[in-house]
This record gives sequence, structure tokens and C-alpha cells, in this order.
Amino acid sequence: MGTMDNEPTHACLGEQHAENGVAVQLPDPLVCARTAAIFRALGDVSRLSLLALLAQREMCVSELTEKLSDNLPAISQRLKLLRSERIVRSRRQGKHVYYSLADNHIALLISNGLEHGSEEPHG
Amino acid sequence: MGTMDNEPTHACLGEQHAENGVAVQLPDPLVCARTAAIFRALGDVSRLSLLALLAQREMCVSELTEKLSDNLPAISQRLKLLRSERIVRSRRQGKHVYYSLADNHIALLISNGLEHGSEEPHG
DNA sequence: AAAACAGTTGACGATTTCATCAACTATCGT
DNA sequence: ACGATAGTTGATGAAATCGTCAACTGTTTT
Repeated sequence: MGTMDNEPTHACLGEQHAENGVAVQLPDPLVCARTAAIFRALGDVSRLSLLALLAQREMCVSELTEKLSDNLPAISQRLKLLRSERIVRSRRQGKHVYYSLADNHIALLISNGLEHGSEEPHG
Repeated sequence: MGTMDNEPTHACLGEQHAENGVAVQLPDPLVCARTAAIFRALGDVSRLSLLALLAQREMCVSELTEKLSDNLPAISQRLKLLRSERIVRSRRQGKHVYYSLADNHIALLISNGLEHGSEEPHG
């Protein structure tokens, strides 16, 4: 912390971008990979619509199919992917399989995302 | 359209399925589209790593290039996509273009995601 | 004005992702 | 046991995505 002249905005001054203050830390590649996988899973309109329903309450596959006006195998494929990312959990009851969001954290992520998406005017 | 028959085509548990209380509301397709686009943009390891750096502070393209040990056009392409989704904003200063997260909401979304990604053991 | 530096862009090929369909498993009703 | 209902799965083809590279713009320096 010398008594150097401080640039107004941090600078890629003179030669290198010299860490004026705290060093930035590179994100852990494994954490990034895992997180990106989750975001990727949420980043599809049909899957996100499905999750927006599950954010309201637990539902079985056929109800999801009905509400989303889609065919059952399509919904099941999406659920399979979401399950593989531990975004949803399933529970069988008789002939039906009920799905719900895996945890509260995911629920928050989804509702925060939707909130943002509804605020932004889309470009 | 003969006799009015609004029964769902399947009964599930005879009552479970039949809106026990509040009806679920279908998500707005436009909101879903916009939100999914954002999640999709976050759902890539190289972009997310980049954003994890920008979450710490504003940086110019060449600094990002340096920190991420990548080539400049690659970084610039990613930033272009992130800009088109209004996830980052840019500001030119001399020869350099500085990037930062577009708003606080995005910053929270990213840090929440990373937090989740670091908690989960990946299966 | 020219060279050098910082960054952007469009295009192309390689990979990934997505929807669809047929065939499969699982549970219930009779 | 048989058929009907509920859901899963693997394969296939079509579409979107990502990295790379050459060529471009914009800014500073000499």
C-alpha cells in the first residue's frame, strides 16, 4: 500500500493489470462445472415451465403432461434429465410417480430467476 | 361438444389430482423464455467461470483473458453472448473495455448458484 | 500517418442437445 | 393371468451451441 497516485478507476495501467488491492480468486473448476450443469438444466423453456409448476406443488407425470399440454414421454425425458442433476426428486405411489423440487435451494434459484425474467423487458 | 364433462381424463387418486384447494398457475411463456435464456447463458463452464470473476470486480477483456488462461477472441465471444442477454454491461476507457455484471439481481443469481454448486456432492 | 495494442465480428466445422417414437417395465383392476 | 393405465428408456435425426480463425474496427503512441 504505497503512497502511489491512485487512479480513479482501477487501471490496466502502464504495463500489467496489477492487482490494485485484493487479488481475484479463480473459481473452483469442479464447483463451476456442477453449477453450470444446474443452470444448463434450468436453461430450457420446456424444462423451466415444468419446474415452475413443480415450484407450486408436487405433481405426478400425467398431471404435468396435462397442464403443459404435452405428451407423456417428452415430460418423462425432461424429468429424467432434471433427476440426473438432482433438481427434482421422485416418489412412487401406486401407478403414479410424483415429482417435486429436490430442495429449497433449487426452489429459490428458480423463483429468483423467474422474478428476474419477469422484471426485465426482453431485448 | 356434447354434455359438459370437465373431468380430467385421469383421476390419479380420485381426489389428489383434482386441485385440492388452489389451482396451479401456468407460467407466462414470455417470462419462461426470458428466464430460460438467462439460465442457458449461465449454464456453460467457461462463461460461468468468467462471470465468477466479474462477480468479484469489474475487469477488462485482456485481464479476463489472462486470469482464465484463454485467448482473447474466445473471451470476447462469450462476453458478446452475455451482453446480448443483458447479463453483463461494458464500458470503454481508452483502449480497454471494462465489463461488469449488469445488476445486483444477476449477481445474486450467480452467487446463489455457485453456493449451491459447492454444497452438492456431484453425482 | 503508420504501427501497435485492445477488442469485435462473421463464418465454418465439430460437438451437444432436443423431440420423437417404439419398445420396455411397473402397478392396478377384474 | 390378462388387459389397461402410468411411466421409463434407448435410439435416431434435426436443430442449436461452442471454439477457432481471419478479417475487421477503434484507440493510443510515435
